[in-house]
Amino acid sequence: MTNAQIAEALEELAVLYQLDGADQYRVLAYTNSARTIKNEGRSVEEMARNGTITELPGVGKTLEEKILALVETGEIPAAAKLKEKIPVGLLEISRIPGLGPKTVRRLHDELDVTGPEDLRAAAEAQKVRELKGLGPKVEEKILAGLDKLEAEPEGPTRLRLDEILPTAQDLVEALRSEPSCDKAEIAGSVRRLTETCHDIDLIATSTDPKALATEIAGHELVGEHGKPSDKGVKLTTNSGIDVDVRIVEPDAFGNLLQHFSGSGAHNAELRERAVAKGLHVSENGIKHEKTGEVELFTTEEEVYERLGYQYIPPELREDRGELDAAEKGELPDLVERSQIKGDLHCHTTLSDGVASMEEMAAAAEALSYEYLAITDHSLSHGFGNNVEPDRLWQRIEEIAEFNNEDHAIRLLSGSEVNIHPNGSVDYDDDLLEALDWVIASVHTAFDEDEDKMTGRMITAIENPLVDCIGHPTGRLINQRDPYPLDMERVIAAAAENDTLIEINGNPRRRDLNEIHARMAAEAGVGIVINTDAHRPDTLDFMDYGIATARRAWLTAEQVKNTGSWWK
DNA sequence: GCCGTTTTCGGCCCGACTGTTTTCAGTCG
Repeated sequence: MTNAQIAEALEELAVLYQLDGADQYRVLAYTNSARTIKNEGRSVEEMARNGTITELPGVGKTLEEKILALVETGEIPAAAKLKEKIPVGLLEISRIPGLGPKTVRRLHDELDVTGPEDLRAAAEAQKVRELKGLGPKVEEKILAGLDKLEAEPEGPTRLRLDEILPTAQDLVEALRSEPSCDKAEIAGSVRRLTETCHDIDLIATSTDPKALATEIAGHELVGEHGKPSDKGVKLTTNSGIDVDVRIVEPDAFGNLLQHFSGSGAHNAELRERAVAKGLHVSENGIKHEKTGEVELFTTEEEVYERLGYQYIPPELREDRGELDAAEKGELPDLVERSQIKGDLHCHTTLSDGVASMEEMAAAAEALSYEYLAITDHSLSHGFGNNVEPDRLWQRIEEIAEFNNEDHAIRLLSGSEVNIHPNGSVDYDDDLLEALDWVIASVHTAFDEDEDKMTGRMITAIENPLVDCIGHPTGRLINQRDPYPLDMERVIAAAAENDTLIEINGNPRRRDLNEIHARMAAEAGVGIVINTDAHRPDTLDFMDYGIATARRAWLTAEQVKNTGSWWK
């Protein structure tokens, strides 16, 4: 059972307990443990089986028991019992915005609502407004929510960072260009550069807040908007992205940026720790328990310093140990884009790229890289893009000729070779040996079981002619799940064989993900950040690769292509 | 349900907004 599946079961149990009227802190305990498990790289199933799971923060005896039952029998007895009592339809309607557990419970107890159908009938018959504390507005919300539930049964999909970041940048620039705008910044998950985001948070300071809110509401990208006020405005872009613009006092800009950058879990932990020191942290400042005095800060650096921490880069604010490290002054010196000296994965028209080798080289040279590896697909790629051995030998010659000419960049001859189901790779050894750089990737037979897939991958890792594993899990964000892989075994094998692992910077992939990349680097595996560019401009996907690397706590030392070419 | 640099019991992060009410509970981020 994957960590994601275990986390999902615990989240469901949390909702069930909530609907059952359980104490909120008990519910919180389940939600928190679900998040911890999602953030864990090691197999939580294994940890449950070998009795080490209580090492995870927030997982105690009771949760250990429940998770063990889950991985052994496929369900948690407490959840099964609750489901007999609580109609599953109630879980569904509790997803309607504005309908929390308390309200759902009352709808069930007082109107016999068991799911979306009953609820619609009750709302249409105006029965909901008869309940104390509920009125016509709630009925409206319910009907709108039910429509949305029908339209998106899986819930709203979070947008990939690349689908949302350009809009965030356009809008923050628009804010900055307004005369009444003092400062404007992107906050929220976009600022933390998460893989996916559900909305855009912008914060600004202004000499005339209401005028600024009104101006941005009229931006050409904006479709609908709420009522602009001196506190900001809520927008929806023409493309359907929700944007929250908040305008704040300049004196508290640091407190606000910190607060609205999140994550929620990071902030919750930060506040909890502050309380122990008699300080109450919020977007409005840091309040002293005893005196009631409130300290305001114009920068985030000062906020963290006042609370006893090093400055924590937004990418690390996920409650994954960053507060402990920052307290001791031991945060890693995160890798930066400017430190990258070359890209080791790209394609040309030889396989499925759209640009020639020379065009890709020129684009890489414009990025001031020292080297670029040309890694077209291999012999068995399919889609009409197979590169025959003769053609690859010829390409090696072409690259040698290019390097003899006067160029600031050096090209490396390479290939992205297919890993066959038995773990062997394309091309004869003498050809692989003649190449500067060999990436091995899985492009076929994705539906093997975990054991087979892991063995297949390890065989490739053990191949001395393979330098690096490309997009190791094959996942496509929001689109295709990773193939099953025992990442602990894969990482151990890579460490043992000095095989590098790629962070593929294509924003659809970001593979390795941040959890596994951190685990790999901690195990001593060398990481390379590549773009897998199929056209010159996508060499800029390096930014997304760097984002994942930073979220994985990686330093330049752990990223091999921050150095000059080494082979 | 978890946890301990005041605690093995009794706490557990913070404030804004909304819709409903005349002071607040519930929900959300």
